[in-house]
Parts: sequence; C-alpha cells; structure tokens
Amino acid sequence: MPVVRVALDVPLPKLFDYLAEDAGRTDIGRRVIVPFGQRRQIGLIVELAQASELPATQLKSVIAIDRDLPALPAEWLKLARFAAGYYQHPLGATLLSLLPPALKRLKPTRAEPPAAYALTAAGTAHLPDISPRAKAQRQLAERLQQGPLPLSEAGAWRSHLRLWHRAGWVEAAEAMPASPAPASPPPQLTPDQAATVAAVLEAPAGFGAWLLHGVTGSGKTEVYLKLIEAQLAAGRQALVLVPEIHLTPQTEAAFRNRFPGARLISLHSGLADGERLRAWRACLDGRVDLVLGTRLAVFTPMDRLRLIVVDEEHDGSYKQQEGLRYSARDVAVWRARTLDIPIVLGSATPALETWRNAERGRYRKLELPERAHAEAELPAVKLIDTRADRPRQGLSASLTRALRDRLARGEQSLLFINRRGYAPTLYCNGCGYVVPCPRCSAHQVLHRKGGKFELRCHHCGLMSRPPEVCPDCGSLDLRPAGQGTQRLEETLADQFPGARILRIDRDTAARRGAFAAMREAVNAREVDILVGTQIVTKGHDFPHLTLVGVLGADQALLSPDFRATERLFAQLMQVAGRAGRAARPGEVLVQTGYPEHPLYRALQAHDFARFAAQTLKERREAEFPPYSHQALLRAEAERIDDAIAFLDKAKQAGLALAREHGVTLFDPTPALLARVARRERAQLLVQAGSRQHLQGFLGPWLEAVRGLPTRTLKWSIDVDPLDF
DNA sequence: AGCACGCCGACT
DNA sequence: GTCGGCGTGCTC
Repeated sequence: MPVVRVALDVPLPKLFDYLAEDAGRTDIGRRVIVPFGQRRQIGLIVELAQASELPATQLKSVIAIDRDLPALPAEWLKLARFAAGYYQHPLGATLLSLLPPALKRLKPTRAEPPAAYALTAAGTAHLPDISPRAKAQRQLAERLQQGPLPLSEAGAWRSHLRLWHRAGWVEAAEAMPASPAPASPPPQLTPDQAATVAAVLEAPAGFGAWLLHGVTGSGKTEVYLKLIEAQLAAGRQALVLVPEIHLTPQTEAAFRNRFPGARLISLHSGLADGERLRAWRACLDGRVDLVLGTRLAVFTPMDRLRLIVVDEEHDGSYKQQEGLRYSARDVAVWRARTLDIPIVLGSATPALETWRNAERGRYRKLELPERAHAEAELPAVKLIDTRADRPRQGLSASLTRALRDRLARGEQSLLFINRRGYAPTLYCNGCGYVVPCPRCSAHQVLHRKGGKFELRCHHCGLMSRPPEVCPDCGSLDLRPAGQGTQRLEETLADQFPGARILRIDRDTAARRGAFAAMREAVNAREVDILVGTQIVTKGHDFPHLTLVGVLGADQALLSPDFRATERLFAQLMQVAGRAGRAARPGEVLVQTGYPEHPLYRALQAHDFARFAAQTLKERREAEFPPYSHQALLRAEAERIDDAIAFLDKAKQAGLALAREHGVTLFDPTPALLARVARRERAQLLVQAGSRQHLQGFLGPWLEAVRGLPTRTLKWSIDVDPLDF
C-alpha cells in the first residue's frame, strides 16, 4: 500500500508516514486529516513512498485526503522548503503556517460562498418571467443587469441568490467594483522613468534583480505600473509587496484604477479568515492576475508569476519577528531566482545589504534622481542646534517661528516625533526616580486619556494609575519628563490657539479606516499642523505641506543597535520627502544637539550614496552585516541565569562545529530589552563570513541544541536578525 | 505543541 | 485513601 509522507504542525523537523490506500502522485501538496497520538491533525502530503522505514505495523492510515482543494503546486512546496531550511524552522510548522488560517482548522472544509454572483444566459432569458409583484426579485434582477453583485452587498437578496444559483440563473463571479472607474490615462513618463522601464523590459529574459533607487516623489510607482502592465498584457501574473496594511487600500485603489480589467486581490493579515481564504483560493485556482500584499503575500501560490516588485524594500516590516522569522524581501529574491524571472526592489533609502549587492553587481541599479514633477524640488534641510536654540516644551524658537509662518500663509506643517504618548517617563524631581514597568526592563510611558493620565508599558501593555507621591522618597514633585505626541499636540494648541492640529500615531490610527480618514482631512486642508510618529512617514503625499519639523531624532544616534542610524536616516529621508511635493518648495527643520554628525550632513545633501558609503565603511571595520552574516539564538526563562546557562551550554555544544565551519560564537548576553512581561531574555550571536558557512553550521548545531534540556525555557533561532 | 504517564503533597 | 501538581517522553 502506498505510503504518504505528511508534514504536521509540530515543532519537530521531520515528516510522518501514513498508509493511504488510494493515494497517488497528484496527492502531493494536498491536505490530509491524520490520527496523531490521541488526536487528529491537519497535515500536508509532501512526498509519496513505496514503503516506510518504519515497520508497517507502526503505521496508521490517513483519515481523509482533501481533494476539493487543488493540490499546492510543486513550486510552492519548494519555496516553503527553502524557507524552512534557510530560517531553520521545522518543515511541518512552516508549511502549515503558510496556509490561510481557515485551512488549518480540522473541521471539514465547507465550500466557501463565491465572492459575487453574475447573471447567466439562462438567467437573462428568465428575467421577463419574474412576477411584477415579486418586488425584491425585480430589484435584484435590475441590479444584476448592471454587473456582478458582490455577496457583501447582497443583503436581503442572499436567499434569492441561493435559489437562483440552484436554478442556474446566476453563477459565481469575481467581485468587481460596482462601477469600475474608467482608467485614468497613464501620465507621461519622465525620461528617467522611461529609461528605467526600458532597461528592465529589454533585459534578457530570466532572473534579474533590479534595485530601483529613486528619491521620494520620483515616481517609482509609475515604473512598477508600466512593468506590470507589460506582464498583464501577456497574460502573466505579477506580485507586488508593500510594507504595511495601511498602505494596501490606497495602493490597491491606484492599481485597480490603472488596470480595471485585471483580476486583482490584496492579501494581508488584516483580512478576515473567510476573505483571506477566498483570495488565496482564487490564486490557487489561477483566477488572479495581480497580487498585492504585505510580507505574507510572498508565499501566495501563483503558477504564471513572471514579475515581483518589492516596494520600500528596506522596510523592517518585511521581517517576521516570530515563528518562521523570514524576510519577505529575501524570500522574494529567492523565488524570483528559482522561477528565473525579474524582481524589482524599490526604495529611496535601500537597505545597506541591498545597496551592497547593487555595488557588487549582483543587483542592477536603476536611478531616479529627480522628482517626477519638475517644479517639485527637494526640500531644503536645515539643522537647528538645540545647544544654542534650547527647545521649550520640545519646540525651539526657530521651529516655532517657522510654524507661525506657515499658519500665516495657510500652509500645512508636519512635526515628526517618534514617541507616542504624553511623555516618555514620569520623573521624580526630588530623587530622580523614574516609574518603571514592574514586568519589563523599561520605563512606563505617560499617556493622557481624556482628562486623566495613565502609565502604560509599550512592551507588555500593562496599564496603571500614576502614583501621587514618589514611591522612593515620598516627594510630591512628580513630573512628566520629555515629549510625546500627545504633549506636543497640547503645547501646539497652547501656542497656536487658532490652529487645527491633528495627531497621527498608532493610538489614533488603530481604528479601522482611521488612517485613510486622517489622510483625507489633511488633503482637504482641514488641518494646519500634523503631529505624528513614523506612521506618517509612510503612505502618501500631503500636497499642501511645506514644513516638516523633526524632534527627538538624536535618540537613535545613541542607540546600541548598529542598525539604528540606518533606520533613522531612512525615516528622515522619508519624512523630509513629505514636504513640498506639489508646486511650493518645502523646508525641513531638524532639531539636534549634534548638527555636525555626518548623518545629518548627508541628509542635508539628500545624498543617500554618501550616507551609505560612510556607514558601510563602519560596518566593514566592525565586521557587521552586510560584511558578515548573523544568526541569533534567543532564549527566555523566568530567571536570566537560566537563559544564560542554557545559551552557554548551546555554545559549548557548538564550539567544535563552529571551528569546522569557520563561524564565530559570541558569549551569551542579556537582550537589549532584558525583561518583557516577566520573562528574562538572553541571546547568543553567531557570525560568519558567508551565508554558506552560517547555513552549514546552523543545521547540525541546532540539532544538538534540540537535545539540550529546556524545562520551562523557550528558545528560538533568528537567521539574519534585524532587532537585537 | 499537545497529551499521557508517572510519582509525591493537601483535601472531600 | 485520591485529586492534581507539572517533569518527561512520544507522536508515523
């Protein structure tokens, strides 16, 4: 009897064999229900075998093979296998985590209702027969004659639709916008854009990785659209990755508008399980031309995929921070190479890894050095030396003046401050005590809620009432120290009584649609001053914005994380790019105590290449990525000593292997944020000169680590970590 | 990861 | 006496 090798969602790096009477080659990639221990589990058939290495008596039989769903294609399985291997995550856990959540549930797959219904020929013929008295049916008929009716808009018609479907008068259809807006004529490409498009289109067929380096406002999206257009016209599929959910609706709108006839789906973690399944299923059936999504979309099954675009490729949200800790950008490059298709990585501030790849010629660099609208110049960046012009309540005199100026001219300003809440700390003026989080090694952040204050921990979510007296010295003189978005909002309202102020941070943008509503309010000029965290650096143009003020940027310069300056530079370039996107010139004012810092000098010159060269030189000297490759073994336990002791043992277990593979094992250290939610965290850094060396070491090493006793300790491995 | 088996403390 | 604490070991 044939044996199927099944991947299961267990943290074991192996497959399980089951007997399956009627299984054949076409069942590879299908879901199965199998008995596993005392329970049943959903699995995925990954291989077929004549016999198992285990004696037949120990094998159980599969309970059912799901043949309603098309089998996952070989290319998808290969992609998942690569990710599991590269990121050192068990294959079963990897595969199952890449399925939409609805397919991981044990209950038999209920046929999903279609996204929309459209009239069939038989239905059209039947319409005159509908009784004039059946009002609801007549209305439904009228609506259907205008085009497919999405189920989400069907309301009370649902039951009629079901009956009509059974009668064959309507059929399942793709959900299309009720009245597809006419495609707006594509704008004329600038010479740079045209050259870029031509370079990619005229390149020899096959794999090619392109770094599209374009300043903000240079029209990278237009280049993507042209390249995608070429693929769609040839009946092929394209995949576009964007960093965050906030960005998908607007990007989706732009793509739909441009390709009204294309079958486009968007895929991200914000979708309800049903929607997510429907979209994913449509891809599996080949009923999709264009997929737009966040990092998880890189694993969409697509059988005619011929182009991948990764927008804002430097963005940290492409890296998953738990479970399978993949980088969607890196997985995308692998997928493109394996499929032998082009991939375009776009950014104004590429990741230094990407930049280096371009410099070494592994990626081809395409430059868009100018803004697409000739009249929109890059903003002038000025540094305000806070040692001379001391900020009061966070605002320097120069910045205050500039704000007043914009208000007088009826122009908009944006203040960028990367700290949400009222103040980063509550501080005792008597003894210097700062309220800590009892569960984390971090301060609690003061937030204002209505008229009241509360303390919140940004790491574990703990909320508490601020103390009235200092718990340490009994002093009554507790004060908010430092600036957060809420306090800045308050200060501005105080200083500019007539001004309309809008705060955008995670707290205000959390509600569904809030982000879009805020963007509209800004574009409708209902706002004079915007206050926001990095959330405003993403997303779209604010055409009436002529001033950007940056507060508290220096903080990143003091961070022990070697990537902190890279992130800061990217953020500042991006936020600076918000200013003066239309006809009026923009101005950027950065408050800093280190105006001579090379990072700010490069920012003033809008010179990413200079910043990259400086930073890469430092990285080379320190042997940091991209000049080395890293992995982090993380451990968390109730007591830090246990975590350290475990990592020490892991290190001992790896010393010989490390020598053999030419990798360096550092000493275990407490994590930068050592305690989160009462768990103590430590980590062990592994560093190698090449990916191959690192990979060669990790496999056998982790096998040994798996054998170590863990008790209540949890550990995980992070290959190519971004955060420390 | 679950889930069972197993061997020691305070409860109807 | 046994209910249940979570340590250890297995799952085709």
